[in-house]
Amino acid sequence: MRAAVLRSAAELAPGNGGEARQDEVPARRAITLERPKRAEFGDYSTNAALLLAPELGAPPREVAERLGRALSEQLGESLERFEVAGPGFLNLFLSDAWRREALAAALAAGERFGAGGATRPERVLVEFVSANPTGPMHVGHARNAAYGDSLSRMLAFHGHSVDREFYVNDAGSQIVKLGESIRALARGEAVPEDGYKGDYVAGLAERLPGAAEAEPGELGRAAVGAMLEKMRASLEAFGVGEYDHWQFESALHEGDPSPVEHTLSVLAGQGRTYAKDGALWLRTTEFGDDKDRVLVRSNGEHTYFAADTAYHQDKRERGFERQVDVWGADHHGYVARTKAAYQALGGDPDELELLIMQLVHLVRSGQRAQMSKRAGEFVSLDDLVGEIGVDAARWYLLARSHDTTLDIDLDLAREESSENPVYYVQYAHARIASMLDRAGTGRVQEALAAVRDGGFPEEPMHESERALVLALLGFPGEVAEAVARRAPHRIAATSLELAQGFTAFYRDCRVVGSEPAPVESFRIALSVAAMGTIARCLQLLGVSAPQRM
RNA sequence: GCCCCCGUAGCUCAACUGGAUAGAGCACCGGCCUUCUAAGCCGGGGGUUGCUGGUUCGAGUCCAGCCGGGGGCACCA
Repeated sequence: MRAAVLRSAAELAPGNGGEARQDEVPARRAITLERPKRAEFGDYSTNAALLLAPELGAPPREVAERLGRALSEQLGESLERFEVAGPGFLNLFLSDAWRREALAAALAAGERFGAGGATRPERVLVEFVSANPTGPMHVGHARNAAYGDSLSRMLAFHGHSVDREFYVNDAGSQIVKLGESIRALARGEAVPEDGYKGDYVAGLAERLPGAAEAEPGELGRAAVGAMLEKMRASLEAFGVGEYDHWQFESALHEGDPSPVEHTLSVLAGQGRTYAKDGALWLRTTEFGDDKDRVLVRSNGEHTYFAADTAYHQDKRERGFERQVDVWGADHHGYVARTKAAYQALGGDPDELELLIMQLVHLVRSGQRAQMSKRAGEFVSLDDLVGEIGVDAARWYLLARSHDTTLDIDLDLAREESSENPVYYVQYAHARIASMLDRAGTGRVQEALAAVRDGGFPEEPMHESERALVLALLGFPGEVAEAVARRAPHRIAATSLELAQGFTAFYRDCRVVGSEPAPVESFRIALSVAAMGTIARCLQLLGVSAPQRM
């Protein structure tokens, strides 16, 4: 449909000689074909005439009229009528026959409906969670995990090749500090002032053999191993079980030359480093950073920033065309320097996406739960899942845009779970499954075959039926939009819309038992498409799609 | 002081990157179960999109300046 609109638009304003009219390119791209919110504005609506009017030197409404006539010719009986509305919108009203054929095409795509829309598939690496192994994961990590996992699923569904990684910060003084804290507890002494507190530290002190005598660095590394096992288990329980690679920071310092040393020589080769005050600096200011950054400290040690830069270089050299890092809110100060470093390495900054997740607040009895890692009073990912379950947790964490701070009302999410949108969507899915069970596998197969072969009913469609078909047809576009914006919350919104669309259809239209047979067949096929698409949305979010509830 | 995010219904948030009468859920009020799942449906009230200017056919969206909330500004990781 979009192609048809663009074709007609091109006929009206045929190029006008290419480069001579550079301004027409953005105008062309801004032409939209939308599903209007209000049914009276048609099945589809386009602003093409408003954008073409200046180019043609004619009033927008007149251009819309001409565009509508061109489309009528092109689409024939598929287009029932068109209307010019408002300042020059063109509203298109399609025939039931067109809608039925479009649904048949969607069903023919099967599992692939909405998939593979990427115009240029890329090798993408998504790095997410990467929680410091010096403590348990909290709800912020839960948001990061749900988001990174869902985004990975969406990118893959869209046609990209996706690898998922977890970066483990297992080097540096924090690990020694963790070891010191554990040893102190094992000896029955107080934890150092700036050490790690919290029950898990005591747990480690009990669990790790010889903790009272061990060397802090050694003990810290052993603790990291234990923490990672816990994280792996927590993430798996949260539905994130498929990291392709766990990258250890320590490994970036090993070998000859180590990846860090290799990266330093790449930067030096590009002429981006210099020595000052006994340290080695990177000229990040050349790429928009506030100040230059230290790579090698005056005591000879590499900074965290040096390792991080080496990690990004390593990913480049492994052949990833795009890197997506999902970071916590506290990391936004590192965006400028990291992008600068990436450019200093010779990379295109657009290939490196640094996505900042805003904070999560948990609300209980109208009060915000405190989350202080130092004091050891925080709600862990495990606690969250234990309280409200994986499905509700993932839904609430994903239903909002990642760049807005988020409140989760635990009382609502748990105690009044029947009011949760996530259950509403799951319920719609279970309802369809149950209904199709009632129809019987044989009848469903027969219905799908009938629709596939174009055996459509003569009867006009019900309004709710039309709305559901259009909502389903919008799914591939919603996926493309959600992927382009890195916005899983749009998939959540889509799933809710589909569930509502189905529920309205189900209310207004008898499915099993409706007559004549072609009507029943079409409605069964429509239900199959609705169930499959809702299930797909939930799968992209990592939320289960139950057969019965 | 500088940088980033946010400010939309009583609450939590959307709004297809500039489109038509700003929408959902929760909360509140009223109605609906011998018929494919009531974890549901129908109806209702509720808004100066923080403020002031600007850009244009059109601004919640873009620009400038304020006000307010959150986060961050190490030769820590």
